[in-house]
Amino acid sequence: MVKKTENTEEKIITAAREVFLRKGKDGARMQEIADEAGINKSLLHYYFRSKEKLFDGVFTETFRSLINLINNVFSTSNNLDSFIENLVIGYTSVLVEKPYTANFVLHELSRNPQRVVDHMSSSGFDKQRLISFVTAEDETTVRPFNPIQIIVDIISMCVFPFVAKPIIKGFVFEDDVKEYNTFIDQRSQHIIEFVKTAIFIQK
Amino acid sequence: MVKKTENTEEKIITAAREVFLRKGKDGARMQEIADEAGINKSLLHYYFRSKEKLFDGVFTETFRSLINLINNVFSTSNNLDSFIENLVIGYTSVLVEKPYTANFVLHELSRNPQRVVDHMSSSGFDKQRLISFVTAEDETTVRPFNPIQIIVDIISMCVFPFVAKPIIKGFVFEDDVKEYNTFIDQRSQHIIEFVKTAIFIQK
DNA sequence: GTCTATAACCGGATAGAC
DNA sequence: GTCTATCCGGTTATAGAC
Repeated sequence: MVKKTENTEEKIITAAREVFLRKGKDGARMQEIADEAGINKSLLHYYFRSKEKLFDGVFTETFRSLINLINNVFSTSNNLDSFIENLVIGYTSVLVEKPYTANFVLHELSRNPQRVVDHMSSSGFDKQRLISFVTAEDETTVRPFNPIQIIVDIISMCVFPFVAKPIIKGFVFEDDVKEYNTFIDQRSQHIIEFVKTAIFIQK
Repeated sequence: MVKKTENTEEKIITAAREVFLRKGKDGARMQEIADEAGINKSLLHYYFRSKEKLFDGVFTETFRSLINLINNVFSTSNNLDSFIENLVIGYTSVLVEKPYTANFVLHELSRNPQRVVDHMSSSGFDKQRLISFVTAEDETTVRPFNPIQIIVDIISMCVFPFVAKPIIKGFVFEDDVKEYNTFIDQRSQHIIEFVKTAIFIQK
């Protein structure tokens, strides 16, 4: 729900996220952010003391929404089967809606890995719970894969296609938007089927 | 094979790759590249007119080596089974050896997607051949997954863990280097097993 | 080819009027 | 809160001696 008269701070955050994503933290220009927000450059400094702080604000907000997603997946899943579905659909729908998120986080992850790790640690994210979802199941129905490998598999398959979007859209599908959209539409169902086929033992 | 008296141009390329990888194109400083190469800053401009051109040279060279990897995988595989193994092992070993490659390409992919797509298009990379590997197999032994989805799956699982390394190493394994190394050592075998279990029909 | 010195430029940050 | 004008540091790029 977007308010008609979005206030200045919100406009700045929105514009900054856009530009930081497009250009990276170093490549982004305060002037460009100001233009994108339709305001004066010095107003940026009025609301956020420095470029560093502005980036920090945008990053924190974006990252937090990702963590919330995972926490939701936890609370709405009560077995491995539903966990897989919720995790895949949750990730994919966030990335379809806000495609910039993946690049944004990954970019910061390569420039400033510690900051991202610190954010995760302080977010109250429950790592053990995540692992336990993929661990505590019946050995007669689940293949004995390493749970951490499985989690990395799922997240990789969800996130990477959005990072590599230009290659998939531009090179693989030669900018045929319809074909690309079909690919994305089918992506989460494919991953779910793929993962379940691999880890559940068919009788 | 490294020559004892590496010439200046080679020193510059090596140093530039190092710094661009560490800091990104915009974050990199010509001074830092010069220091890393052990030469004077203005020599950079003597050999390469501008920072832009220097980056271009480094990127082209790095990207080409990735394309060569895939082409090698093509020529050493003659069925789906060996293709999967070669692709996974090829990618993983390159990324173990040069872990920054993934970030380097992905960063440029988000900043300048068209350049990356153009590089791929002009590299003579045989897309159809890639797809045909995952298509032309017996329907009684291979499940009917979409071949492009499968290729994206495999590449995602190979590349993403290296991009997300700080999270896996720092957050998941809490900087326990031994555990992390074990994870990476087992990664390619896990992916191969995982993928084969999903797509080959067991009798 | 390689260096020192410096020019030219750019961009983040601030001062101060309104 | 928002603007115009300006400063100042840092970085790319060039001039010119050797």
